[in-house]
Amino acid sequence: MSACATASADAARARLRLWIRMLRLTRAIESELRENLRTEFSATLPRFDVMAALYRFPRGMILSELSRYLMVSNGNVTGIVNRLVSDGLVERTRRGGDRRTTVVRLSEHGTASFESMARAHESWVNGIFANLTPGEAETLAARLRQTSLYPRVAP
Amino acid sequence: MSACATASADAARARLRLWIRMLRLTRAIESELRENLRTEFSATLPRFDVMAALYRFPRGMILSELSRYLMVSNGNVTGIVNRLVSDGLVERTRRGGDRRTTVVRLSEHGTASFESMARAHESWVNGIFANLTPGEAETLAARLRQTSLYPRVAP
DNA sequence: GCATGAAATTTCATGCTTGAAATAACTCGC
DNA sequence: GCGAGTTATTTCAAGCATGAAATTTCATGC
Repeated sequence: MSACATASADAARARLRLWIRMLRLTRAIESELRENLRTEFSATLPRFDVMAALYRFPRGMILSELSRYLMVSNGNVTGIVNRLVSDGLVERTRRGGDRRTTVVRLSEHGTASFESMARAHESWVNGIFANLTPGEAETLAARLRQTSLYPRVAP
Repeated sequence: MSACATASADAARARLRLWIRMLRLTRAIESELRENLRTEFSATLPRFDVMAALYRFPRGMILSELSRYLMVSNGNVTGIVNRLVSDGLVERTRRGGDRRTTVVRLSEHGTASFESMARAHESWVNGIFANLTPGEAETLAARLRQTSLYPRVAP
């Protein structure tokens, strides 16, 4: 075993440790946020995610844009949107030239509901990361963005 | 709106941005790893996670330790373990004084199978984070650990 | 001894998630 | 026109995930 091979094995292990920490922390935070959404808004994380995407694109998105943006499967989005529609939070409109596509957007009620959740959500996250200064948070975020798999959204 | 309130609103937004980046990156990496596990080993991420935990504790774990460690619900662990047992990768032993508990551990076959997956898994992660030096990876990991919700495992 | 409560696990209903197959609509070459 | 391939969406089976309820076993006080 050469010194070089050992060093690269150590490097691999350091990167694996980073990944495991990141995964565990992400899961812990997701659990906390899911719990908060459930108890305070009777909502779920997937529903919140869909609504957040639609809030960001107020002119509406077609389902495949939504699924690409959220990095989940098409069939998954269909189900979540169906439930949001039957709760009156999201509207489907099948207009436009291409009759394959469905445009979905937040209803008025859905917009108000999301804004209320988003305020709470921001303050939960702010509390969770309270021991990072804004500068540290930005540095960290910049580092994460350098990772090869970081998802770039098509504009 | 005072300058102070504006600054703290900016701080909250920086922390929120960090969280969103971290979540998106984690999901992208999870997708990649899930896909690799599926195509190369016909395995899933939850199964890999359970096997990794059992590999780390070769003397076995009871189900509630496993669910605490993986941060998933009890009923969830029951299902995943059941499937692993019926595939011969995990063994249940209902020995010991306390007849409420079930001890689960990797079978010989499960151990070999996990070791093979773990080697591949480490090299995938190593590739994903290739543009971070080991030092940068360690610094990042240390920062993540400072976050309030980072899960500390009971020894 | 025995009641009362706590702990470990399972079961259940519901919802999320995937990948694959099926359907329908569009595009493009010819 | 029209056939071949592509794209958008839905449907489906299987597995994952949760929280709550039910079951069994243990521990403790009395």
